[in-house]
Amino acid sequence: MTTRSRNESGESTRSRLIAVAAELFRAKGFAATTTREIASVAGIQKATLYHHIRRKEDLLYELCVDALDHISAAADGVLSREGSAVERLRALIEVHVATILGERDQHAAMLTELRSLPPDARAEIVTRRKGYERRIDELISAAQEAGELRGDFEAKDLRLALLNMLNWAIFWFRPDGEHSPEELGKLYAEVFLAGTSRALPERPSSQQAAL
Amino acid sequence: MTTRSRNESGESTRSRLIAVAAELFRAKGFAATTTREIASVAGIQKATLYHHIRRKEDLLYELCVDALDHISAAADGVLSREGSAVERLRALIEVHVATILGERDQHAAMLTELRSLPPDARAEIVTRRKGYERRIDELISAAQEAGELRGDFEAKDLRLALLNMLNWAIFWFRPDGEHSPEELGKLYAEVFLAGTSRALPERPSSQQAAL
DNA sequence: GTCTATAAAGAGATAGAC
DNA sequence: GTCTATCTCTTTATAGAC
Repeated sequence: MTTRSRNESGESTRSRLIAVAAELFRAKGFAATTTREIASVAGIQKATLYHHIRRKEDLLYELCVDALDHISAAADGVLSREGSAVERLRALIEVHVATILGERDQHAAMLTELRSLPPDARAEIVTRRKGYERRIDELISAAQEAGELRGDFEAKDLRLALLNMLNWAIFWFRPDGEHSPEELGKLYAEVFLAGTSRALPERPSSQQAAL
Repeated sequence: MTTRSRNESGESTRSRLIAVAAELFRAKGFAATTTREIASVAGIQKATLYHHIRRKEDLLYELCVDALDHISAAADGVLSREGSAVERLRALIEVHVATILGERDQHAAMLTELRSLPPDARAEIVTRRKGYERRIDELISAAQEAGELRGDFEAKDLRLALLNMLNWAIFWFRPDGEHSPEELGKLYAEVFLAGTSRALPERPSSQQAAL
């Protein structure tokens, strides 16, 4: 275990390397990103990179752990709030979007480059992600049982529909684009909650979904 | 221009190679898939592969063109139907999902590996995709103008929310999973249209969205 | 902790026979 | 249209000096 020195900005070399790797992995993909390039952008020689990590995959693994820790902590803050299940769900949606778009590089790499991890590391990340997804399922179920969300779809299927809508935004979102992460979070919360509210608009044929 | 011979199943070697490449590109990504592997799965030698294509990128490019041609043709069939704008939109959603999940390999590769194409080819595919997206925008706008969809969000933002929800399914969908593409299409159409219908559920605070 | 130099393997693509 | 053999370049990773 090496003592991690820190530069003037208080950032360890290791975490700087992870940030650089995340940026490149999001932009070009894990396989198309070379260790030379990571070292170059970080301003060190390639051999120096291997003083900080053992393999290129280490960067992807640690980046995934960081990203999941971060979004889990953000979710904790929301889930422990007062209020109805659907109010917490709305807040969770907004926090999820703000987090993945605010830390776009790390979350994009985590969500899309997982297949490039060695099996053991991948399995661990998948398990962590399932823990996060399970808590969303529980919140959706609670909202259904409280009569706040429609009960004619399974919580798991609604969670998948929701995360679909939130996560794909990492592909096209640009920090200098028309809408902020917060605005997009509000929009998606609005569309999803209106679409799954128990108080349905008058469209009788769709009250009972045939899934 | 070579005469394309066909094997007993009536499939040209070239289209078989594209199908094999799509499968591997979806599973491992473009950069992580080797030409040796493509040739091996197709049952030929690597040198033979280069009799049919000039570069590895050709496979990705043609696969994208095929995928977009296919989904565009499917959309044409829906857009020319009789019925209200929202009815056509519902049908379009179901056709979109059935197409991308029914031809998962090609559409996943087209949607996620585009960055691996050379600039010229990528630009052409992006233009084709924009044409498809524009037609969705027009249909959403028509539904808004007809008073069938809520008008407090821009058509472009609603289209992005919709395609987010539909496209991310390519990451987790498995043909042997719980739901068929058709079932998922109905679910997503239901959630999106209920969420964006002009007849909103009674939740006064969300009638005017602050975007 | 960083460097120069290099090893060892794998990649895309081609030559030329059949 | 397919093959064996090979070229050339790039890749990940390591050796060992400072």
